[in-house]
Amino acid sequence: MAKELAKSYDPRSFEDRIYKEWNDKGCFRAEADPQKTPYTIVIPPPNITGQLHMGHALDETLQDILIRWKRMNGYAALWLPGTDHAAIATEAKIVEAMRKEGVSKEDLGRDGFMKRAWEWKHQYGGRIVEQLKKLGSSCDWSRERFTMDEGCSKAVKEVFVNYYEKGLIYRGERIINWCPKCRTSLSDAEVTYEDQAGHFWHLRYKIKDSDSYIELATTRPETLLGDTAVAVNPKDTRYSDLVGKTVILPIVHREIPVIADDYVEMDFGTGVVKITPAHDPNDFEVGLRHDLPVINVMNDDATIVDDYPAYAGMDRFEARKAIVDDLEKEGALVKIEDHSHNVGTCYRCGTTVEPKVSTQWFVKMKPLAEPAIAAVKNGETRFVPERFEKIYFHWLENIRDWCISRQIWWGHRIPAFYCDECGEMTVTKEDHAVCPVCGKPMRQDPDTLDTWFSSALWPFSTLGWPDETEDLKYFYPTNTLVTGYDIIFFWVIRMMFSGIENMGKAPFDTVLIHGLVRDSQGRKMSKSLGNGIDPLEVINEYGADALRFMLATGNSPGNDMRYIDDKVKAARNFANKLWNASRFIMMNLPEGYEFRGLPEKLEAEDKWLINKFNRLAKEVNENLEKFELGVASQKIYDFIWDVYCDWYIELTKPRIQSGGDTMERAQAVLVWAMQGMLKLLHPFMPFITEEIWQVLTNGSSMIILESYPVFDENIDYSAEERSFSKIIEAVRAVRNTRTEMNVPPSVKAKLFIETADIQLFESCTVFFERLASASAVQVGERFELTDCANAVTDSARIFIPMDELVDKEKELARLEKEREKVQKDIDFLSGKLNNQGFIAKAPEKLIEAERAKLANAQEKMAKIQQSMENFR
RNA sequence: GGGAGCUUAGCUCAGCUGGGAGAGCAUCUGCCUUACAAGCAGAGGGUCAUAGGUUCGAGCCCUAUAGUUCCCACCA
Repeated sequence: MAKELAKSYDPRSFEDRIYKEWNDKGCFRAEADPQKTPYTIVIPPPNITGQLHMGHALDETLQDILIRWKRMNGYAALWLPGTDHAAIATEAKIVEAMRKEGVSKEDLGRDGFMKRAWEWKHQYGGRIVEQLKKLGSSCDWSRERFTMDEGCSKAVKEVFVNYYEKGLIYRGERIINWCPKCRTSLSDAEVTYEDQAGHFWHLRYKIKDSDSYIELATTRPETLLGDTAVAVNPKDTRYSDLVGKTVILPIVHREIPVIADDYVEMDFGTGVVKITPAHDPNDFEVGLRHDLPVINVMNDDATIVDDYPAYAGMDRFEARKAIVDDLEKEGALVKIEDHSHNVGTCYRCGTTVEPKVSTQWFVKMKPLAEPAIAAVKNGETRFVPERFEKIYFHWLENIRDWCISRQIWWGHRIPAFYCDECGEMTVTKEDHAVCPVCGKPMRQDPDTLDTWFSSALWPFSTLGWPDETEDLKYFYPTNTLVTGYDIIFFWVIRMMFSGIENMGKAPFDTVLIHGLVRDSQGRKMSKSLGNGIDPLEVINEYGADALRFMLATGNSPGNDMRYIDDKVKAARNFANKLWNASRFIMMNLPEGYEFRGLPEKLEAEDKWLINKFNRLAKEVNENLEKFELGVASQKIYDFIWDVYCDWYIELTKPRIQSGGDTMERAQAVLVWAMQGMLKLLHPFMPFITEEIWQVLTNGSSMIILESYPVFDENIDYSAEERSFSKIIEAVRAVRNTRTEMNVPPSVKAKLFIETADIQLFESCTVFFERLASASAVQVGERFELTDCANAVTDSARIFIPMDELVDKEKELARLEKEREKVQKDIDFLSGKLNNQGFIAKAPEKLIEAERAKLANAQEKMAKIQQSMENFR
């Protein structure tokens, strides 16, 4: 397989091919292998209706990095993929599509609708999966699941029945959040509150058998139709004589009582509240306490019911206007004030939610929440970053029962059956129930379950539960859950208590939370703003590797980040850099080159590189371990670009050109480091690293299956690294001096290097010729030279004789500037070392280091002063 | 009303358990040096939001303040 790398980096030419190869060869497949340690991530299942957006791209990239890293580390790494049926969201889309065809749900009937919905799923469910593949996601597709597939459905029924039997699920009439557009109930988590400008309508209700009125304020005058009381605070002396009296409800002219309840705040508004138990959660509670009637005034679509002919059929907001008009006519309207208040809206469609009394199914949360809190408190599961634990605790500690029934068809149907004959109800896993009392066939509850009910079971339902499968035993509990902070409430807490309740163990040990990807101005990407960036377009233009690298680099866990095109470009440039570096080393390798390990004999620069690489491997692993993926990728970037490309490759060029043994040894080190870098980078940039790897190894292996570099304790070239750094520093100093003197690289000059490290510098003269424009280099202990520019480091004084080019005044000024800089260092360091407190309390190691620094600075100072003397 | 985050170079952001402030982009100066101009070599640029405190030593820890973003909350 004699392949060659294309002249320029073009990700489109290989990314799809490589993905297919991985997939075809089963590289993503994880087995329950007792020899290995499992590492499991379950994907946050994207909605089947969804398209890949930047949020997914970030989420999947982080997961893929972790999975690939663990896989290379020898774990049985399972990334379990799948999709979510997204009940309300999907049903809304299907209904919308049908509406365009002029078809309604009712036209099709339940069975017909479900058939159509499944067709939709088959048509669009695969789209997002294909998009995930574009990103390089190394999911085990052989285990792909769907929240409504047979297994997940079985798990849902199992859990429902278990909960019901334990008394954790109940059915009852409660006030719930109702979306008039989606025509279904919603859970508390599915309501988002937003501040809206509104009004306070001050109304007066006439007191029966009296000429006086009681004044109150409301933000929702239309609910007056359902008022069944007026409430005041029991301690409020202003109204104490009214309690127990009756007032006449305007417009409706219904007689309702004045009651006393602590819920009413005395110093807010007039201290009087109209009570509408059917349309306000607080009023509902008040109604329960005082045994008030519940009068529902709205239909499912939030139009007024027929009981009020004047407003019947009007939308609630239309009715509001009409009612305010009528109130005014009746003289019941006192005044209108501007008032902004929090309005609950449906998180899917944005419609204002209507509190509504209805019969629904609920999960009793207290007993489930407590162990879920404990699991994080006792460290069984931890959040990264830790601060999200507070959000988690706060939510669980204040949780109310979870309304799980939805009045839609697309979803898991509630496994409860009713006997119309005798009124019996039974909850069962059977598809068709027969009445246990009268033996008649029963009717199944028409409602379906909240989509998050099935997502809550995802970490174990996907592994085969309720069956005791090998997978379940091996891969559960999973390890890392990667998700955005925006769905902690929806999903993370529910998986936590579901896992603990049903499996006895929390579903994961770590919850890695990431932020949102915002637009370049820091705004949330949204359809309505039209500021969304399509990851697929980015991939098409710059490659998946560039997008992934950009998403993984330069941010820290839990923080939002901005999508900036230049950042992707920079990542693409980095890929290009790596591409060209590998092209360079390969074009200098003999045909069919085979790497056979590092040579016995190594040059100073080789040891310098190897030691640096070894430390890099250590740091990358450490940071990945801490979920500091951005730090890890940054370190790899710096190493590849700066250490390997800008220095090491340049350092080897003379050896490559000279041929022979020294060339061969350089080649080996170049290849060794390249392989190591490719492996370290592979989780971040899987495609380019695989492509280069396969060419570099003549197609004999795949990088995805290689083992990840780790710190090698046997390598210790620290001393060599330190000493070779002197050369680098000296080269830099010469370049610097030359640039400051405006000497173009084409003008070569002799160098005289005055140093105590004669051997070291002598063996490195070639580097000064190659990298510092030296025509010849002489190394010695002492030079007496005039008319030279000077380059000074801790370990060397370098003379650059260029008579005609050296302006003595300028050079002296330059040296003076440098002298001042070093003097500052000396002052700072000696100040520190003369500080008794520092000497007494600072760690010994640090004091030693500071002493060494001071010694270096003093040496440098001596050299600068010598050079300055020469000019006087 | 509670809670959290953020404030570091012109811009976008890193900065791990406290030990002389970093990157990318942008700017300026040189370079087509046979891997790469998607590049190379240099340079400039920061009282780390403000005020106190702890410490031998603070971007980092503590307390207040300001600005900003977000989350939660039943004030009609």
